[in-house]
Amino acid sequence: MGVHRKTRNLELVLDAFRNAQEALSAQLLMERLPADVNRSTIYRLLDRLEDDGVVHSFLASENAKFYALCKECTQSGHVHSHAHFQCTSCSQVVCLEQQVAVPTLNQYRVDEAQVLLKGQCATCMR
Amino acid sequence: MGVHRKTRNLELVLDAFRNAQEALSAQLLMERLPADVNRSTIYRLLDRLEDDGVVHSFLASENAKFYALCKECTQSGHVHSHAHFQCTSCSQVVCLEQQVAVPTLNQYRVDEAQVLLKGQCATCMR
DNA sequence: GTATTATTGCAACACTGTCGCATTAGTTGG
DNA sequence: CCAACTAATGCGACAGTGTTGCAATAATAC
Repeated sequence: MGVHRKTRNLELVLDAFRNAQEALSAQLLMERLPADVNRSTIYRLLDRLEDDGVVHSFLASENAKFYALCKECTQSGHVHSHAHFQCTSCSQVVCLEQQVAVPTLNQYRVDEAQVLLKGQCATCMR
Repeated sequence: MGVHRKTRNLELVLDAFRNAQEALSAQLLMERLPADVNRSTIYRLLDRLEDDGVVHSFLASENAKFYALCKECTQSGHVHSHAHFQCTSCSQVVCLEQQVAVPTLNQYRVDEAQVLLKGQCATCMR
């Protein structure tokens, strides 16, 4: 997983992911980490962790990139075709177990499928 | 479809969508429209057209919101569960005919599914 | 043609993410 | 433990995207 020094910021970010039930955006991370962690550092850590296969990313609304720890993924072959769910009320994003069958198409070679389900989570439905 | 005056800008935007085979982002629109069409106007038109059900939007990488004319959609019930394909080489985005079965989940109420397939288009595969 | 008001252009702004560079601080080897 | 190496960081500046208030313009209805 590349070269990684064990720094305070790296530990803080990894802890944030481990403690979170849901996926985190750079913005959410900033809110949850001590205020003195630099914005650039957070972006750089997320990039590096993604390159190293520690987290995977996907887009949710609105224009927000979310990250979550890779569980089923190995370094070589990432399985990113599991679905994600976003609550339209509280905006929370979670990874679902559910795998999505990547369809085949005539005119295109499909490498990856990103599936985002939108609706309401249990908390917001009450 | 709400109140719409037939303005030059509205016509230009609609023409751009009709002439395009693929989906368009605000950025792509800016490139294709005359330079004197204001940025704010484009965003406002896209918002209005989406509210009115003339176009639908979806997220593709990287953090870009794409719009395309609604074909199967009626004003009342939008069918946004068709898939989209984005070429990782040329970034082009197209709407696919293929409908996606919206899965049901235990803990969530799912209203909508956004499916983005990523890979290579015919042109880029050669 | 005139009145009404939707639409537009402009400028300013907030937000997200990136980059260069000097500084700080893990890590390694002795 | 110390010195050297260099990854990681903080900072400031910047680019890109999208929003907003306001005054000017232009499409529509009468």
